Amino acid sequence: MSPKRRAPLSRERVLRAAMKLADAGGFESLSMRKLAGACGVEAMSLYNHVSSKEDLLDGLVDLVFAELEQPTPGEGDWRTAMRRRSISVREVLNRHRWAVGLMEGRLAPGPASLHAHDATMGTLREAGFSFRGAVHALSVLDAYTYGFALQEKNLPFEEPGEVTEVMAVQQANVPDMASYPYLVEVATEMAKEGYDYTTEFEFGLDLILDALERFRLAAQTAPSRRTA
Amino acid sequence: MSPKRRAPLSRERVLRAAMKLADAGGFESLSMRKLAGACGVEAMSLYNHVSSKEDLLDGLVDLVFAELEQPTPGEGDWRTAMRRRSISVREVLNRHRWAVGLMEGRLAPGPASLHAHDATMGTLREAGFSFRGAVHALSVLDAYTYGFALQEKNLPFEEPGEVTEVMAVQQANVPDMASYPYLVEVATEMAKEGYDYTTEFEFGLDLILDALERFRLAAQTAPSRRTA
DNA sequence: GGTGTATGCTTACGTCGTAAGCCTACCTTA
DNA sequence: TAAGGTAGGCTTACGACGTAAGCATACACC
Repeated sequence: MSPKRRAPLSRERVLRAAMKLADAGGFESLSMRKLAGACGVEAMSLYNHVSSKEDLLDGLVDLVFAELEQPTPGEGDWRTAMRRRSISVREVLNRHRWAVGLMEGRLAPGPASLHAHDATMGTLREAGFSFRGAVHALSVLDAYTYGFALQEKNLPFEEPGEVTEVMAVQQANVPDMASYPYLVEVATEMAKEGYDYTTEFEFGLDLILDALERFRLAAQTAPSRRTA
Repeated sequence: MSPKRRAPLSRERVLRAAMKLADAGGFESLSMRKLAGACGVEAMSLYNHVSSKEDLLDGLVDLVFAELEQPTPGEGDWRTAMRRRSISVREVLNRHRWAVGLMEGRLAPGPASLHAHDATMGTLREAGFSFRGAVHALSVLDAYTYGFALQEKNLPFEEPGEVTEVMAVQQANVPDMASYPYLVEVATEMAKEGYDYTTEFEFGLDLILDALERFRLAAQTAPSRRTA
C-alpha cells in the first residue's frame, strides 16, 4: 500500500507539539492521548521519546526558560538588565500561562533553566551586590514577577474593558454588596478607567528596582553594618 | 439491625474533611472518592452537599481566607497592618500549600474572601492612598506575597539545612556544573549558611513597605503630578 | 398513616497516566 | 544478500478520576 512515510517523531517534535497544545487549550487539555493525536500517533508511542509526563513537563519548562531574555553578567547596568529580564519573564509567562506554577522547583532543571539562573545571579554579583544581597534581590524580584504572572493568569479578564462585565457578574452573585464599601469603590472606579496589567506590573517593578538600588548603595557605603 | 446512626454529613463537615485531607496529602490526594472515604460515605453522596468539585474548591478557598488575619480600616498605622497581613498570608499558605494557586481569581468568591479584600483595600484608602495608589500598593504587595508563597511551595526543601542535600542531588544530575560559576557559588554558600525562608520573606516585605511609604508621602506632598 | 423531600447508595460512562507485550521496518555486519 | 538486533510504532489492560442517572430509605409534617 506504500503508505506515506510519516516524518519520524522525536523528543524535540513531541515537546513542540505539547507546547502548542498547551498554549492553545490550556494545561488541562495537555493529555498524553491528545498530544499523541496531535502528533498523528497513539498515546503509548510518546513514551519512546519521553519517559513520563513529568519528564515531558521538565522538557516544556526548559523550552520556556529558553524563551526568556537573558542578561549577560557584567555587561551594562544591572537595573535595566534586571528590568528587561522581569518584563521578559512576564511576557513569556503570558504566552504560556500553563507554565506559571511549574517554572520554579523542578527537580531536573534543564540547561536553559540553569543558564538563566546563572546569568541572573551573575548579573547581580557583578553589579556589586554581596552574595546575600544578590540572593535577597533575586528573591524579591522573582517572587514579585512570578506572583504577578500568577494573578494575571488567574484573574478572569484580559482586556482593560472586560473588568466591567466580570465585576457585574460577581456583584450579581453577592447579595450584600453594600457591606463592602471599598469593593464598591473598586467596582465603580474600574468600570470608569479600566485596569491595565502592563502599567500595574511596571509600577511595582520600578518600585522594587528603586528600592534595591538604594539597598545596594547603602550596603556599599556602610559595608560593616550587617544589612540583613 | 439498628446500625449505629452516623452523625449526618453537612457542607461544613465535608469542607473540613477536605481541608484536612488536602493538608495531609497534598492537592492531588484530594479526590471525591478519597474525601468520601474520609467522611465514611460513598463518593456520590458528597454531591448532596457540594455541587461539583469546583464548588468544593470555592468553599475551601473561603475557609482559607477566613484564617487570614484581617486589618481594620482606619485603625492604627497602615504599614504595620499590611505587614501583619502579608505575614499572615504567608503563614496560612504555608499551612495549606495546596491553596496557593487557587486563592485569587475564583469566580464565586465567598464572604471571607470579600471581607478580606474589602478590609485590605479599606486600610490603604484610609491611610491616605489615592484610589489608584491603593490599587498599586495592593498589587505589589499581593504579587510579592503570593509569589513568595508559590516559590516556597515549589522549592523542594523546608528546613535551612536541607538545602545542602537537595543541591547535591541537583548537581549530580548536571554534568557540566563548572560552566555555571555563579550557581556553584550559590551551592557552596547555601551549604555553609543555609537558607531561612522567613528572613528572606521579611527582607523583601520591608523593602516593599518602605518603598510604598515613600510613594505615599511623595503623592501627598505633590498631589498634582500624576504619579503613574 | 400517607406523602414529600433530603440524603444516602449503586451503576455506569468517558477520561486520565502508563505497564506489558507484540510487530514490523530499518541498520549493521559477515 | 541473509541474519539478527533494535528503534519505534501498535494494542490491550488496569486502576484512578469527576460525575450523570436513577434507586432506596428515613425523617418531617399534615
